[in-house]
Amino acid sequence: MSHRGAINEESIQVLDHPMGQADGVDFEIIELLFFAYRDFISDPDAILDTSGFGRAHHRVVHFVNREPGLTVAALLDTLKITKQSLARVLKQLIDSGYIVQIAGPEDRRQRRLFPTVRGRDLALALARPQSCRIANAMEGLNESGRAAVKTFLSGMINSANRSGAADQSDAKEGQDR
Amino acid sequence: MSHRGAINEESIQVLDHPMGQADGVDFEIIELLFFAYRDFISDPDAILDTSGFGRAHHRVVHFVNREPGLTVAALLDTLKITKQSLARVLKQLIDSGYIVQIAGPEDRRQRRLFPTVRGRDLALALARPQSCRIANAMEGLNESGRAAVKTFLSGMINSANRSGAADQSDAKEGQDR
DNA sequence: AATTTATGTCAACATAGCTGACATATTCGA
DNA sequence: TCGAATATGTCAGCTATGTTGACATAAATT
Repeated sequence: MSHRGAINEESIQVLDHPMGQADGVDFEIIELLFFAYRDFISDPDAILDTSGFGRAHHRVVHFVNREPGLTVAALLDTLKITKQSLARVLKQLIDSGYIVQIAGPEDRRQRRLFPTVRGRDLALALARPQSCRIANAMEGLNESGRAAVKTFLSGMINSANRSGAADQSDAKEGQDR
Repeated sequence: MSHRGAINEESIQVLDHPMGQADGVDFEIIELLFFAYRDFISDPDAILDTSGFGRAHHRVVHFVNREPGLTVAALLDTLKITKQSLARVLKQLIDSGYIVQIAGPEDRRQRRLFPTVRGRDLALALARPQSCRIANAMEGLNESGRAAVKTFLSGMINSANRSGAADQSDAKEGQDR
């Protein structure tokens, strides 16, 4: 099967050289991100296996604890999932006493979400191992290195997201999604 | 509803203050990672929607292209999924002409996986927008900043993984997983 | 009063994980 | 040489989490 570039079997062109930097793509960071996130998420996953919840519950508990009183609409916007997807896990979290809903004081159509003590405890328990992993990974870095990491991660995020400022791109559409 | 710490409704303790740094956890980076990865993965997702494949196919095509000739076992180890999960997507990729299997030259039980030109093209098309996003996020950083990002991401990965060195922890067990 | 908004809910479906069980071909060790 | 171990494939069924579409209700808005 020859020297380099291609083998031939049943008239299909088969490549035997690795895709790499020569292709003008930064595969190193792509893979680092893949593995880093996979392992980063595995910490809380292990805890969740015990409690009968999943990643979807994790996200909900996290953001409700980070911003008590947020509305269902705000949560949907943060998670970028449909209300039907959210409904399933949210219902379980409410039924199990991790989160409560309280009608909005101004707009009583809203269901503002608050964590219970139980919900707070869960959110913290899930966050702790992740925080440790991060602290560990930051260990060798000085202040400017740590700042670089934050700058990088922030730069990876679609600017339309994060930090308030609802984008008005779909003010109509009844945003059922 | 009071000053600070807790509301009370139906005798459940409800918290209305945000979970934050006071809890001794680095929520900032936790969330940056969440959003960064979500958006990072959305680029190839958009392309995949067109082609009828999903994230699972993406990963397989990626690693086969990065290491042509890898065995099914090696791929399973990288992806950390079961062979049954892999089988589904791998079969589709083979049937569609993106990947071919060739019996191992030494050990003929092995099915070594190689990309076709078509598979290479797909892998590159998927990697390109991610690489651009990364380049963009790295834009403002100097060399030491970029190095810090790599150090950080590497530090996030379980040392047991990556870079050869099979861990011998489960040499028995028939590793069906 | 009519419409819009915020939310909930039912039903059906897709993707991508999982477990368990079993089949086949090949290699390896006694 | 034969039996065990290995590499892989495959069938069947389950779970988690996403999707669409349709419709219901209460409250706010015009």
